[in-house]
Amino acid sequence: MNPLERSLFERSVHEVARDLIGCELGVGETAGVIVETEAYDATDPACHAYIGKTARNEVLFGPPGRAYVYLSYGIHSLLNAVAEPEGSAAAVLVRALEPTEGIELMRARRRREPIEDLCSGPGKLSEALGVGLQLNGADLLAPPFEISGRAPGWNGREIVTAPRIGITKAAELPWRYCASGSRYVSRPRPAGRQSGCSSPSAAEHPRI
DNA sequence: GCCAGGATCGTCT
DNA sequence: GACGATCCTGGCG
Repeated sequence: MNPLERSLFERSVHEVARDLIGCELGVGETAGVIVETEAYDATDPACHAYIGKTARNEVLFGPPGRAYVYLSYGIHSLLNAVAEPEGSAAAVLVRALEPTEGIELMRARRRREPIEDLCSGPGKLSEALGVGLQLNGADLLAPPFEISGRAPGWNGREIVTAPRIGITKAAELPWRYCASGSRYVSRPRPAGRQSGCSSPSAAEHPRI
């Protein structure tokens, strides 16, 4: 698998979010295949950049291909990939990975055994990969990060869209992208109605 | 299995 | 001083 090029991140945040599904993301000794992302851009009330540039979100306005890491609920670090050309604020939230390397290290960091519990949520995968605020603004195309392109088996795999979850503003926008049928996508908040990454077509064509 | 509630702290008003 | 792009635990059926 070839390393991704920076130009990939200069495109529309939605294309980037979709194309990152199936790519392998490594941080140090650990790595996993991205199976779930969400797109945020500056026109979006749920995006940190919506209110304009601040000290906290300035990375979003910078060059593409960098990591935007911030603390959520005072506890969890969330990892985003900055997209679109410099000056345009947009980012892709990495929501879930399928662990591939360094699984024992992930288990130790997460203090949890089941492999589905290691990276099945934005806060979880940051902990499992050892991503913290110290990596805010770091280049995703340089160590300790490593991003490689989609494995051959992933090109035919179906990608479905779904409403975003865990947010209160503009949650209805279908800007979440999931690998159909993955056991590793994050668990949606049970809002009482249908949820998750399934879709009629996904059910008819189960892959993996 | 489902749901409610608490933890915890940086950022903005 | 309030809120949040979350996660985990415990109580209940």
